[in-house]
Amino acid sequence: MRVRFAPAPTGFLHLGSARTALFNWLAARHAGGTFLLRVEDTDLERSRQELVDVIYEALEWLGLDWDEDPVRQSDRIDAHQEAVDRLLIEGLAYWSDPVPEADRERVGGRAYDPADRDRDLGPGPGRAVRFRVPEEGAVGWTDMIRGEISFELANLEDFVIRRADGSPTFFIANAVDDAAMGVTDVIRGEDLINVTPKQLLLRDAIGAGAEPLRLAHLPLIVNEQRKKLSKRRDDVSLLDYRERGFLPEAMVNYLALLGWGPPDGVEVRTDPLREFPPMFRVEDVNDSSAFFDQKKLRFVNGEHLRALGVAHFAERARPWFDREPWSDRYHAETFGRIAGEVQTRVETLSEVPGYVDFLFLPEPEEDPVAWAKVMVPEAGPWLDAVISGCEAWPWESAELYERTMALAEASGTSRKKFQAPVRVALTGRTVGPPLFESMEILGRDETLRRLRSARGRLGEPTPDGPG
RNA sequence: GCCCCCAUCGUCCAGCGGCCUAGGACGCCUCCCUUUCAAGGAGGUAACACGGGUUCGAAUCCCGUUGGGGGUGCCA
Repeated sequence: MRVRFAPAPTGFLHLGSARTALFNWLAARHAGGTFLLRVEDTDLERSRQELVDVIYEALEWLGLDWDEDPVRQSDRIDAHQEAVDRLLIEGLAYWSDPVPEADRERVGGRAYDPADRDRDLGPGPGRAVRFRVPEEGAVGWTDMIRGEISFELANLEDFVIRRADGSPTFFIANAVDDAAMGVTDVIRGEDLINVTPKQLLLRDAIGAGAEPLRLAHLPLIVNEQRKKLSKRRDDVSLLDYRERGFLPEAMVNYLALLGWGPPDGVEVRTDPLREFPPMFRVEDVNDSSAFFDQKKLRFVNGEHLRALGVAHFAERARPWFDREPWSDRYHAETFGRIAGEVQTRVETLSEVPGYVDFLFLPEPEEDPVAWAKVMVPEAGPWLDAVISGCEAWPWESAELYERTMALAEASGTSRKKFQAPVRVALTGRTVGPPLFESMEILGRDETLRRLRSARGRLGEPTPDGPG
């Protein structure tokens, strides 16, 4: 069994393409088959190396390895031309002139004149080669996902296989290359269903139809409006997700859940690339479109993040610190002390620095809303109590916890309210990693400095007793 | 317009004629845990588009309607 992933180099790998690549890869690995790569760079614009490299980079990031040297369609033009010539000689294709917009009514609204079929024209300026579609009958196939699909030939126009500029089109290139590469199973997006009759016809015409091709058309991935993901309004570039802090294993895991699900119902897998192949069958793929749900993706990513060992998590988060303006202050050992606590609180790696920046910054980045909310007048005495406590307490998180909570009890307020001003004074925010671990890491001196600073800005200490 | 595909909770996946008073997951809500926020635990909310058949029996099969999507290029 040989499958192929055949993207056009557009400068980014589309999420839908990534899913197609994944399903082809899964099918191949399941069957012990061969996963091939063909770069469809027929257009010269698209054959720029850097555009092609993006595809390799994206596949490598996901961990989808291919088996033979990638085929560059641009290297195969001679074979495509030869096929077109042969079809011309055999009378299965013919030269055709374009019909100007104004005259289209005369030819049934088409862009070409069907009468050209019998004119026996030769090459000429502006003249393209069209495939002679039989007038009667139907082309169909049994789709591995959708079952019987069939098209009346009467509805199919004679399509171009060589443009006026001499270049072969996608239809012929595809048919010729699939045959040459020995492709046995084609797994691609549903948007290609309607070109399938053309490719089947050509496959037959070039004499490659002996072994019937097995076809599977995957449901489209859609946005909240149920439309095909568009480059313009949706986040469709796979590699952008890497930049946003998603793990490749989470992307693979989530993408596999779009149109398919593991038969045992366990959706999140620590190692989807190893666990899915044995259970993946194209026949089981769903046939209706799937919404790309960022929320669920985030959940899946969070699960993968939490499944990482703490050290590994810290390592993976490292690049995100490098992007911070204060990256030179980052200290791996310091982060390592709190990484485990951060790990359960983030869903993407990009959120990590924001959780612990106060440990590295000379001054915590203060959230004015948080300050206004917790620095109420009663907070003065609370801070005073914590400050004097901190001057003497043993500097260890469990101790700090016990003693601060004892002060909270004594204050008559809730623990929650009591800790809030302390947290804001130290971290600048109302939410963050556990407070006492943070204090321990910050150290006695820095903790006191920040508490005093906040206390100073809160206002004068209030004298004891009712005023 | 024409061609093709699709139709189960808001979303993703189960269900392939009786096991369905329709199951799981995300989300959302409630509670527990709790130094914040998470994580974790326990609950809850919520769906077979509609109409005809077929059948003893239909979410499951057939037909139609409606709705959605894709394609209609000398792009791929």
